[in-house]
Amino acid sequence: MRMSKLYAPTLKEDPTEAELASHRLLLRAGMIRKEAAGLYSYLPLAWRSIRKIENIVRDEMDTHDAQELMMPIMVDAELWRESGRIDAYGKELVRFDDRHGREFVLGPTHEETITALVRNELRSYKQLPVNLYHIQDKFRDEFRPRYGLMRGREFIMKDAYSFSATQESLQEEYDKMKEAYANICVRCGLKALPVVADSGEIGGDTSVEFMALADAGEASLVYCDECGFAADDEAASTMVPVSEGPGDGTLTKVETPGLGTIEDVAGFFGFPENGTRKSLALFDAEEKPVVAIVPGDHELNDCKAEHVFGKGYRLMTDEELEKYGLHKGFIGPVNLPEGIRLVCDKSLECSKSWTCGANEVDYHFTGACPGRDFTPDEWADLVTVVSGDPCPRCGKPLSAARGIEVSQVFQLGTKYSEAMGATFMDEDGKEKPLIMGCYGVGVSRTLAAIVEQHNDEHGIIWPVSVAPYEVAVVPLDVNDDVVWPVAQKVAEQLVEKGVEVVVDDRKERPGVKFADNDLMGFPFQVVCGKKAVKNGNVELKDRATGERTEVAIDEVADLLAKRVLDLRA
RNA sequence: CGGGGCGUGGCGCAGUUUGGUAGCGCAUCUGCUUUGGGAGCAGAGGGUCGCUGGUUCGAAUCCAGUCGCCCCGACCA
Repeated sequence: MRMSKLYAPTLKEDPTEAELASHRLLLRAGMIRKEAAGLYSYLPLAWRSIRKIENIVRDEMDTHDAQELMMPIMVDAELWRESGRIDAYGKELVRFDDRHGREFVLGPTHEETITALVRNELRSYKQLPVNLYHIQDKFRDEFRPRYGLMRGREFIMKDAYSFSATQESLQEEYDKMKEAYANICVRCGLKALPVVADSGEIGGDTSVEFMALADAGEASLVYCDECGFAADDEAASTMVPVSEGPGDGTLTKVETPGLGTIEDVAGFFGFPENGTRKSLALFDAEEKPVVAIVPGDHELNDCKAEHVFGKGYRLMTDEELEKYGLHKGFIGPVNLPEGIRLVCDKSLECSKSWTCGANEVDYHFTGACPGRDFTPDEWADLVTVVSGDPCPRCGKPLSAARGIEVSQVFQLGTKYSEAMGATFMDEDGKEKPLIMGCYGVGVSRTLAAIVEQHNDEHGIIWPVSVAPYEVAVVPLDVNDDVVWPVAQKVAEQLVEKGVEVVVDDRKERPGVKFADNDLMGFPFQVVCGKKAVKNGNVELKDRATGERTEVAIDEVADLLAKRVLDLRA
C-alpha cells in the first residue's frame, strides 16, 4: 500500500471532544470518524485491524466447536414480546414499523432471534450440544454514548449461543468459551483478567467478564496476582482483617473531646484506623433507622448496602441524628437508643475489643465486646474491598485496578427457551427446554481497549497481531534516485515474504513522516535515509521500544519477516 | 432526565458584551527555496456565521423558538 493513496487523514491537533487515549488517537491517526453521537465510521486502517480481531475471534470460536452464521440486524418485535424483553429492555431498544406497519427492533443482542431460529430444528438430544455465533453490528440507543468506540450506540459484537441438553453439557460449552476468550485477549495483545461477575449468588461461576486493565476503564476491580482470583470491587467479598483496639478488653469510657473523625480517634489512641470502628446512621428503604458499623479504614459499599438495607436507603442528616439521640462523630453500638437496628460488617464478628463512639458527645469506648456489651441484630457484608485486603481464595493481598469489559460468558439456562417454547426430546422421552449459554465479545470495544493499553505520547503502538500494516517503509526523500529505489526494493521483498507493508511515498518532509508513522503505530518502520543508504544500510525502528538499528539493505527483509511472522498471533 | 458549555471556510478558534463591508492559525492549490522529528517566502481558492421566525434602515451580534454536539451527574448493566 502506498501512503499517498491511503485514506487516513491524520490530525495534527487533539480533537476537543476526545478525552480517552483510544478515542483521541483513533481520530488523530485517521482511523475513525464520527457520524453522529455514538456512531462511527471505521476508515481503512481501523477496518483492517477490526478484521484481524474478527479473524482471531473466528479462529478461536471455530477451534472451540462453534459455527459461524449470520442473522439480520432487524428483528421482528413479536419475538421480543415472546421473551418478555420488549418492555424490560427500555428505551435502549430501537423500534420502528416497516411499510406494512409491522413492528421491528434493531437487535441490541440476538437471544430471541437465535432461539426462534433453532426451536424448529433442534428437536432431539442427539443433535446437542450446538454452539452458533455471528459477528454483527448491534444497536443500543445509549442515553449518553461517550468515549468513542468504548461506548457507542452502534458497535460490532461477536455473539455466540450454545444449546445443551444437560447442565453438565452447558458447563462444558461454557468452559470452552472461557478458554477461547482468554486466548482471544492474549492474541490481541490485551492484558485482561477474567472477573467473576456473579460471586454474590449461589456460588460457582455462572458468568465471567473479561476485563482489559486500563485506568480509563469504567469498572473497578480487585485481583490476586497469586491465585488469579478477580472480582468487580462491588461484588468482591472478603474478610477484611481487623485489629483489636487499645485497652485490656474491658469496656472503658474515654474522654475524647472534639475528636469526631476516625482519623482523630486513631491518632488520639496512637492506633491504626483499622483498630477503630466506623459507625454510620442511616435510614433503610422503609425509612427505619439503622446504625451500620464497618472497620475504621473501610468504606460502606453502596451496592452491598442496597442488598442489606434496600434500594433507596440513605444516610441521616445531622438534624435527623439528633432526633434519634445520636451524636455526629460519637455514634457506637453500646447504649444505642431504643428502636435502632444494629448491623455490623461480618469481618468484625471475630473482634472482641472495639474502639467506637459512646453515643455521648466527646466520649468513646475502648474494649467494647459484641455479645457482652451490645448485640448486633445482624452481621452482614458491607464494605468495599480495597487494595491490600486478603484474597478470599488464597489470602494473599489483593491489588486494585480499573478495567474495560471486552467480553463476557454467561450461563443463561432456560430463560429464553422456556419463554419461547424452544424444547427438545430427551433420552427419557420427555420434552425439555434447551439449556442455553451466551458468549459476547465487543469487537469494536476490543479495538479501543487495545489502543488504550498500547500507546505513548507519539501515538498508537499496535501489537503485530492486530496492526493495520505490520511494517512501514519510510524513504525520507522520494526524489532521491538512490533512496527511493532502495525503499521500493525493500518493500517488494517484504511483500514477497508475506509481510503487510505500507510505503510512505509522500513528498513530505521527514518530520511529517515520522510523526504520522508513529501516530498510526505500525509496529516496525524501515527508515531509508540518504546517509545510511550510502553505507548500504537502512534503519530499522521498533515502534514499541523506540530502538533503532542499522541493518544491511540486503538483510533487512529477511530479518524483519522473521520477526513479524514470529509475533503474529 | 438535572446542571454547565458550545454550534462562525475541511480542522482549531477570535469576533457577540456596545448591531454597521466576516477575520486569524492550521490544512488545501500554484511557484521558488528547503529535506533526519509536524519548513520558509510569495500568491490563490474556500464561509447563506446550526435552523426558523421576530425586532431594525441594517443582525454572526439583540429577542423567541427549534435542532445538534460536548462535559459532569443521575439512570442502565
